[in-house]
Amino acid sequence: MPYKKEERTNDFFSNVYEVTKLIPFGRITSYGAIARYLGSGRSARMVGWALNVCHNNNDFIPAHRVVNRKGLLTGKHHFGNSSTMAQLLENEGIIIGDDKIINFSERFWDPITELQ
DNA sequence: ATTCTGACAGCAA
DNA sequence: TTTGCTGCCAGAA
Repeated sequence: MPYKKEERTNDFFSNVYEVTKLIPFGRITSYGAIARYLGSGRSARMVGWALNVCHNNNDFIPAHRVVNRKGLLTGKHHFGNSSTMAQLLENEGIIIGDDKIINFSERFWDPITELQ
């Protein structure tokens, strides 16, 4: 049963938002981890795109808890002020240094192993 | 219709 | 180690 492109993307986007909303306070994950959890391991860029347009969603999306695999705050520029993202993360006990999460590995939250 | 870009990730040199 | 290319796929121009 073929389905419309719009429905497919809405599903994907919704899944991204769902997973993102499940990230616990004080924890973080990566775009690739979410992409793998959703079944398209090589579509990390789509996760980024979904978060880029997450303002279409009515719910609050803790997008600041999603960074790239190195723990780099590559999306900080999309949070109004360029220091907003780091600020939010620091409020959750995450240590930022030079646009990078210092305690990345100990705060990393992988939906694949955490949500099973 | 075609081209370019992107909040990524993996691999080759 | 760092840089650059490629796959991914949805929007914008």
